[in-house]
Amino acid sequence: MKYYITTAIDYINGKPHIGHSYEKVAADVLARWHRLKGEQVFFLTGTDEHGAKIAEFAAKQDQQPQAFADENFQNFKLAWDNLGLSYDRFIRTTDKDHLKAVETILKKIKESGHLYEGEYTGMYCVGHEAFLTEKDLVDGLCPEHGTKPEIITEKNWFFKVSSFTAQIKEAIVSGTFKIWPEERKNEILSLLDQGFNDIAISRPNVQWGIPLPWDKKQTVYVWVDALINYISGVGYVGDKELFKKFWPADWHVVGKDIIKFHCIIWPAMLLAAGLDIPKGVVGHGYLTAGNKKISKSIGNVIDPNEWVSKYGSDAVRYFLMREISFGQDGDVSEEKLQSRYEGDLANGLGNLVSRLTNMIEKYCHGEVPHTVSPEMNLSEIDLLLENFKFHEALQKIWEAIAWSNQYIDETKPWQVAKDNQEEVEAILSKLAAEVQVIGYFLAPFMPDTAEKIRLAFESDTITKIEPLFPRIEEEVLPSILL
RNA sequence: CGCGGGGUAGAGCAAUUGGCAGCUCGCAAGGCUCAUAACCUUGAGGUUGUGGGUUCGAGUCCCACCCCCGCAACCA
Repeated sequence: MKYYITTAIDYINGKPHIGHSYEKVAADVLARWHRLKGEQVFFLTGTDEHGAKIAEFAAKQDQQPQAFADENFQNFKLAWDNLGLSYDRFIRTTDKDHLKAVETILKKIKESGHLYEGEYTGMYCVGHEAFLTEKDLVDGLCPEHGTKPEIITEKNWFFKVSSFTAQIKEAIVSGTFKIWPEERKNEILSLLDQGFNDIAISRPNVQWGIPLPWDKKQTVYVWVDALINYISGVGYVGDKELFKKFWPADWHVVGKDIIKFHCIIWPAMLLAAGLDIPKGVVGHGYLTAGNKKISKSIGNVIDPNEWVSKYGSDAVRYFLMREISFGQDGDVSEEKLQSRYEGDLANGLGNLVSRLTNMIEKYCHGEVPHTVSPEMNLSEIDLLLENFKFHEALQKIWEAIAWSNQYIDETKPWQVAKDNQEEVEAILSKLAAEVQVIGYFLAPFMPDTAEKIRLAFESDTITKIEPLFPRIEEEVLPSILL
């Protein structure tokens, strides 16, 4: 079995924030879970680096776009490495094989006869260097620049998305193309029913982009450019074997606002090029920070690196996956993270492993039989994860932790140890097995912690372990200062 | 206007296909001493936003209404 999973690629004009991390962690958990099941997994993430906006940002800093990109993509890569993402490739849309992939597939789409030259007439604001719509205007003027937009006609290449909408709808309805959750699926179906306009796939006025192979004066529209990463990342040009093995993608994990691109435009492009469409798109919800939309102007943008350096990557990963029901919007804050850290991690899992390893050392000289005999059902967790119920899977695992703590209190090993060595060994042996199983299931969510647990029980002589989640002494400042 | 999401215990949330309304935190009482002042037990706390309807049975399905959030920008 193969499993190919992707995340959205991030636009590098900003820095990674907790909302980006959320999606990446979810995809990573799935990738790790499938590896654990013995499947061949390819996990792709990366950065989106073309477009007028990037050029604009670069110019502001007196940089060439490429230099700007080289510098800024690092922010994302570093953040993902800090979070322990196990990606198989980090793709940049400025990578050479991606440029080739874009050229190749566009040529194919053109050969298929689904591209045509057209004109787009719109109101162009010079200040914005972009087209505005009626809605954007106030009294016929651009509200930001106070100028009257010019009527400009632009020549573009258009893609006949409409030729494929029936086929896409068919695939969605029949289930060969899955959209999760249901609400998003319904949304896409209703969009398809309303009829989907053809899209302009080239821009004559954008310099920083991939030139159209047959019309070098135009560059490829950034969205089209970006979507293609999903095939260039698995060797669409350059590694036919890899591509054949992993395409089509099993899941594209993206935010709910961009499912339109992934569920309509992207499949249409693939169909035009004669390629298989992805098996599924999952649209996750949005995060708010302190119950407010994450935004720079509000000032509640959370840098994942800060949380990771303070609480550790596993704690942040756990928090994101446990706190929010995937697919829905959810709220995060440092207070909530702290509460999960102390309650679930330090007092729950951490304390359990401490008291258990301590008792084994103290009452059994570190030696108890501890073969793993999983009592927790693999398929139960599997079913939950296949349905993106991360928080429920973790809840299940925490039930096992609660059970272990109860079992300790009921059996009272510290009393039994006084006069019945055989029984205390039996009790602690059972617990050791249970905790190892917990560690096993925890591995996709908290790889470092799972490894620590594994090592602690792997040795012949078990000794009391260092706290897995030590108390964080310093005072926690509110993450949002109003 | 329209589109999407939401309203469930003091707070934060959960409830596969309609089937005894649950979880965590907090609060109250008790227990334990192996453990990171950690752990365990019990308890209090609800007219599931409002009003109708369908049903043996509705948080869940249908209708109407009220309220909150997002849909311009930085931004997933």
